[in-house]
Amino acid sequence: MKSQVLRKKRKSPSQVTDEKRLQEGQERIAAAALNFFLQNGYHNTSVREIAQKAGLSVGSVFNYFTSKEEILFFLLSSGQVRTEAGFQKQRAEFERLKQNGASPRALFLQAYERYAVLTDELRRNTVLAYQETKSLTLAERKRFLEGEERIQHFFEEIIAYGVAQGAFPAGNIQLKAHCLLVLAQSWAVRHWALSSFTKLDEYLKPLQSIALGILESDSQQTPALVAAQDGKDFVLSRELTS
Amino acid sequence: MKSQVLRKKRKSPSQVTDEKRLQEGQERIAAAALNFFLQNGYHNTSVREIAQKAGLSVGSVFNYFTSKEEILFFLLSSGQVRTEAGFQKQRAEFERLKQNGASPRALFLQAYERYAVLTDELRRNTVLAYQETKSLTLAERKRFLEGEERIQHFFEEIIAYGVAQGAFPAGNIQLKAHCLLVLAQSWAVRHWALSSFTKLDEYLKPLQSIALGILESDSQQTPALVAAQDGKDFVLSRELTS
DNA sequence: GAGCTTGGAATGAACATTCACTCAGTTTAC
DNA sequence: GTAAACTGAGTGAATGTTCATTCCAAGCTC
Repeated sequence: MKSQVLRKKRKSPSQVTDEKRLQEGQERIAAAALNFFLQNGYHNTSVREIAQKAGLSVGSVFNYFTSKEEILFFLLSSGQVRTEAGFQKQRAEFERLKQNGASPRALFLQAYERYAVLTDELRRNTVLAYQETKSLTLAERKRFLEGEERIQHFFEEIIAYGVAQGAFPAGNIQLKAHCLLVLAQSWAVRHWALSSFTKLDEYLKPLQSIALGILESDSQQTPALVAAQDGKDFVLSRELTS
Repeated sequence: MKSQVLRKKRKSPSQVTDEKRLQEGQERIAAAALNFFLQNGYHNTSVREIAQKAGLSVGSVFNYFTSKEEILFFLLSSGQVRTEAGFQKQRAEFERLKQNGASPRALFLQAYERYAVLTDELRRNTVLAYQETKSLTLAERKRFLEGEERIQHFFEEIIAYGVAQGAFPAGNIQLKAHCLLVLAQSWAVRHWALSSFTKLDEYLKPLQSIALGILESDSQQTPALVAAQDGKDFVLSRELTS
């Protein structure tokens, strides 16, 4: 195992000083890397391949990034940054919408749609995140997961607002936000299982119905009760599972 | 990048002939490997580490598996095999339950609970599957995904039965099965985001309410309609996403 | 039961390969 | 002219896999 902890970082993170050039170079390299990372995985992709695809020499790559891992982090966090930026815009808009009398439902639907569209655009980054988060340094992984939590928290806020307004029943908000996120992300992560959906729209529309169902479900209600209402209840024995 | 297609397999897959010994050895090695794979990732785990943890020499590992990758496949497919075996038992039981007058709802709840319990037991394998499926050979990856499809298909059957019985509204069955699977698996995959849940039970109970909500949602209904019903509809503009 | 045989299993040094990263020298742009 | 940027052969460490060798328990002979 390579030591992930003691790996030394170069003092100057890059030899390229021009800020604009640096940024453009990083984006070009990262874009080239993303293809390989998704196709062959992070560890089966060599810096040589990335450099060649980006039209640079190996050495130059290390003028833009201090390590291969930094390319991975760049990809993961840039997707996150874009998502969060979208949410900031959304948040600002919310005040206006609320004053126009928009319902919590409508607020939520709009935010959820925006999130789904973003996840679709960043589909490749999302997949990469699921697969390669563990390839990050401990510190970077922590930083990344904190970002994910902020995103989840944004949805928790929306739900909480709806609950406060009496639009949704009270219930475990963390759970609901989690489910909503997972379902949106699964469009990217488990795309292979959705063979009958070709465009995001086809997935998003029914998903929004489902999402509203989740928001309106009363998760306080135990499933035992739910089963009983059915009129033909029987014991859901945990012991079934031998 | 290693050629995944032309990789030659040894003629004799193992030098260990005794069937029972072979199996026990494979399980011991795989168990040791699972820890490392989850902690450091497949590619950051060396066969040397695995061997040491399993109390064997490097060479011996290759008496039980023909390659490192075979260890990974063993782990992934053994989880799948266990899940499918559970379903076979379930399937057999269904006939009996149906004749006892069990409702589609009840049938579903039981199957979903069993699946959730299995996913919990195999939590580590599930996480590994999300992260390292791509590290498999093309042929093995295909084989694995086919197994996943079979599992999804099992849920599709249950839903279809419920629709036929008039218990659930018609709708995209593939989508619903997908959502149900994803939500159950997310207990394993996104466990870090569910800080307020410590035991599966706490997660499973509200999840079953949500699951029923999904089954009963009419995904034919467009979200535009849903929003309109709200009385305070406004345009859900796709152009929001700059 | 002592000595010999046998072959399955374990061993770990050796091998060939790969890879991230470096750096001394070259090119480019102004 | 000079500083910024680029180059790519070179380096050393690590890896998956092999295989000649050793180990050892069970069977066989007398």
